[in-house]
Amino acid sequence: MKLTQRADYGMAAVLYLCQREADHRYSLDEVSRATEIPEEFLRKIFQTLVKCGIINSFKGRGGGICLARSPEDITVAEVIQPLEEKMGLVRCLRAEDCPRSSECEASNFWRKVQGNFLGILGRTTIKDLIEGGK
Amino acid sequence: MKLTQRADYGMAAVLYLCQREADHRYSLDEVSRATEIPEEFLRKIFQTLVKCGIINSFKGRGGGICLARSPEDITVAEVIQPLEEKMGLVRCLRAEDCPRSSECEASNFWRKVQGNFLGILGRTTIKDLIEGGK
DNA sequence: TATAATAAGACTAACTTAGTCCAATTAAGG
DNA sequence: CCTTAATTGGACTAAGTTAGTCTTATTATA
Repeated sequence: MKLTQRADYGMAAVLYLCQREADHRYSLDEVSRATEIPEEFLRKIFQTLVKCGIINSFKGRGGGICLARSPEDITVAEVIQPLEEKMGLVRCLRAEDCPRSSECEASNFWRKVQGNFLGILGRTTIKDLIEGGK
Repeated sequence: MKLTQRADYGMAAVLYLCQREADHRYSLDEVSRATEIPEEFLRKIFQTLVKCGIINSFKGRGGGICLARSPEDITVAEVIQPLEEKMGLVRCLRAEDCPRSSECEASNFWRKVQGNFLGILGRTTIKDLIEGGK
């Protein structure tokens, strides 16, 4: 019962950005050193997060990244989902083609548990985390 | 966000046993064929489940396995936990020694989410699954 | 005593994930 | 314009984990 390291790091990086100046551009190098996430790996993570509109990136000299939205408008689910390549608690929820999924008690149960899990992530914003509430 | 195959199979096997005669002894071979879980792998899974008192095994001719308790006395958590070698949604929840875990918003959040998850598994029995409720 | 079962543990293979490297692109500054 | 400081994209490698197998022992019953 694990999240990938990508997702784990991704959350840490977003959390980092959320806790400093919103409009300042941070370089990869800077974020990497502060969060202790390997730079090249962090780059890949940011590429994904840029694509789904969570952060903005600026190429060239003086470039870097910054949040695209404010912390109360970013949910944990939005950060995690694109970084977890295949969501799915168990094999039959990852495969699109399980023939007997509807008559299978286990898969029905896992589906529910997973829905509950994703529900929490979807209802929690980064701001909630920072404030420690929720 | 994944469970291991061991845990996934383990649930399927227990569910299988719960849906037939309680006191009959089923051979590995029989369960393996019915559930399509590779026999040698299933053996390992059963060994673990025997150790934690969920099923009983009988050696020798006429041996096999049967449930040690009735479905309403077995929770999903009891089946899953021993089969998932290291529980822990993110790295810092798997490591015992994270120095800054208490001041870290992310780890506090993940801890809560994980607690919620385990809570559901602990409150759900195999009987609940079979009846489709919950 | 032979046979039909599980037990235990070492081993291997496959797969996934983490992490790196390199060449290309872009924008700003001198 | 040319240099430099940044990201992009994609291919690649390495590490680690998990899945699955094999082999040898043990046990109980007929």
